[in-house]
Amino acid sequence: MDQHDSFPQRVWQIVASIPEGTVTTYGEVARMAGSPRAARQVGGVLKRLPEGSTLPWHRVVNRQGVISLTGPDLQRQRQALLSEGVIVSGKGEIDLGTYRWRY
DNA sequence: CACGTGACCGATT
DNA sequence: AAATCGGCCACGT
Repeated sequence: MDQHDSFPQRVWQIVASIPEGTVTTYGEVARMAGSPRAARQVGGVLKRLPEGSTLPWHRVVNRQGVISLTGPDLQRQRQALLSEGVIVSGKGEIDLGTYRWRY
């Protein structure tokens, strides 16, 4: 994985490596991808994932430890996290101090 | 080439 | 603690 890969490719690679039961932030993924200020684009990449992708996109939340999606999408992400042991409030709040991915 | 758009972020009220 | 503001940058049109 190096600078020849497209931004989406780098994002996919990084997100794929987030361990089960942990979360990280859009900004963190952006930094790891070598574009520290492209957090919004990370969201854009995840939104356009191909149907049936196995990428654990649900392990990415915003800087406040809150799910950025809304409505039914919020509930889907919340379920996915709950099912791997991450406690998520009804509003989509996660305790980063407990669940943030440390590498 | 010139906008407009956002699953965002950090600093500042 | 929460809202506001300005900046960012990959992508589409």
